[in-house]
Amino acid sequence: MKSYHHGNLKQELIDCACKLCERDGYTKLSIRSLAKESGVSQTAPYRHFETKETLYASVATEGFKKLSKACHIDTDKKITKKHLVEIGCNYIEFGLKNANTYDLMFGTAVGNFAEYPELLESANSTYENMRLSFSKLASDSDEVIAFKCITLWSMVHGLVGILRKVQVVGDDFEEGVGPISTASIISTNLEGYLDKALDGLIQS
Amino acid sequence: MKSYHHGNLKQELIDCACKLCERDGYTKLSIRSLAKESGVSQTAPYRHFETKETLYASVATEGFKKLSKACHIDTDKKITKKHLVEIGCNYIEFGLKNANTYDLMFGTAVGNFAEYPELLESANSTYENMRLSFSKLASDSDEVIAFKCITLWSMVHGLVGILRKVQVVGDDFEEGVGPISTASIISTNLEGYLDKALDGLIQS
DNA sequence: AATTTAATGTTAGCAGTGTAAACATGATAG
DNA sequence: CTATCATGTTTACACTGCTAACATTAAATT
Repeated sequence: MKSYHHGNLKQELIDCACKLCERDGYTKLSIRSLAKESGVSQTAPYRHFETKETLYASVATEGFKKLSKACHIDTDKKITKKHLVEIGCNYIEFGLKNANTYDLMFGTAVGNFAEYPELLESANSTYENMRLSFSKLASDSDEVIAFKCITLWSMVHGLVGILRKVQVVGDDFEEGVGPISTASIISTNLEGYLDKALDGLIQS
Repeated sequence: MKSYHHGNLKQELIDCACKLCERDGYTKLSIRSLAKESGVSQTAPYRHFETKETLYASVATEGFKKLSKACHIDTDKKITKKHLVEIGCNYIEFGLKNANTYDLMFGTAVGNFAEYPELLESANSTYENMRLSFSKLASDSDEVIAFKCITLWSMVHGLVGILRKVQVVGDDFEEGVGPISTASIISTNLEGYLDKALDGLIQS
């Protein structure tokens, strides 16, 4: 006999949402289908998520937690350029392998992170990880470190976006020389690419 | 007396969609509201756009045409680093000032550009502009030029994304040193920022 | 010029969505 | 033991994308 109260609905909804979001993209995610999936009435999720955006925020939060972990360098020793290349690679890999979740994290589906404390914190922690790594690389001022962080983040974030776009088109086309095959070369040798790209950033 | 046939519906719908998309974001754009705006029945747009994605593609195409124009350097003479900085600045400015349209151009609302020839062409022409500029900067091979293009594109694309995210949060928070104020510094001196960032790229 | 055809518009309707309001159930605090 | 409150349900509304069947008129063909 099924009990009236589910007991663990909120977490189940989040888990399910994360899965469906990554599988089909957040656009295809509906509160109603989510409720059905959990064997609960259409409006039950509203007891746990004020609006759909709140649900999105939860999924994005999970995403940032994963991303943060993927970009964490676990050492107290000095950090080298090689470590930063690794961070960049891991970041890009995350963005490409979790593309749909990544959209939710960096798109406009969640308008203002400040309205969702957990989301803001998980996003900030991703930044904080990067900041810490840069601070262990050289004895720069806070301003310079923030500057380098934003630059690296922009680089890898931009690369995720461009590589994805080009790859989608590349599924239909294939040229010899051009953006598509160039992107392909870059994505199969991310490490080498980032190693080179980081040269300018580190000694500035 | 109003005539049964509109006469110029398709273009009017596109124009209207561009306007509404930039004002409210493409998420808020509905075929029905668009039809109402043009004083035509709910399903009339379907005579001109197979699906909503087709409409999106049209709006994105207009966006790329504008972006392409904004990033075009009109000279046959040799191109200097300063020109490239200008391209980068114009690109970023476009991305920030036309944020909602930019989402449509680079998000996943239009899945595969190859299904929309005009869109593909306008996007390619943006790339081609950049390619031409790099080819007039130095006598590099096609591969190296493509490589530099993708790198510059990633940089500016990434910066648009990061600056936007940080700025939204920045509307609610304001710290002293940190990502938010750093982003603010970058966005108020884009030219200086890009000038520095391009150093590594040009002499490689 | 008359007639066929194709393009473009309308009406009606389906299935799906987010969300609010009123009500039901049952775990927990007094 | 009872009152309260978190959590679940039912019902309903306004909106969405889209399809099918039909209406009108511009353009092409004879």
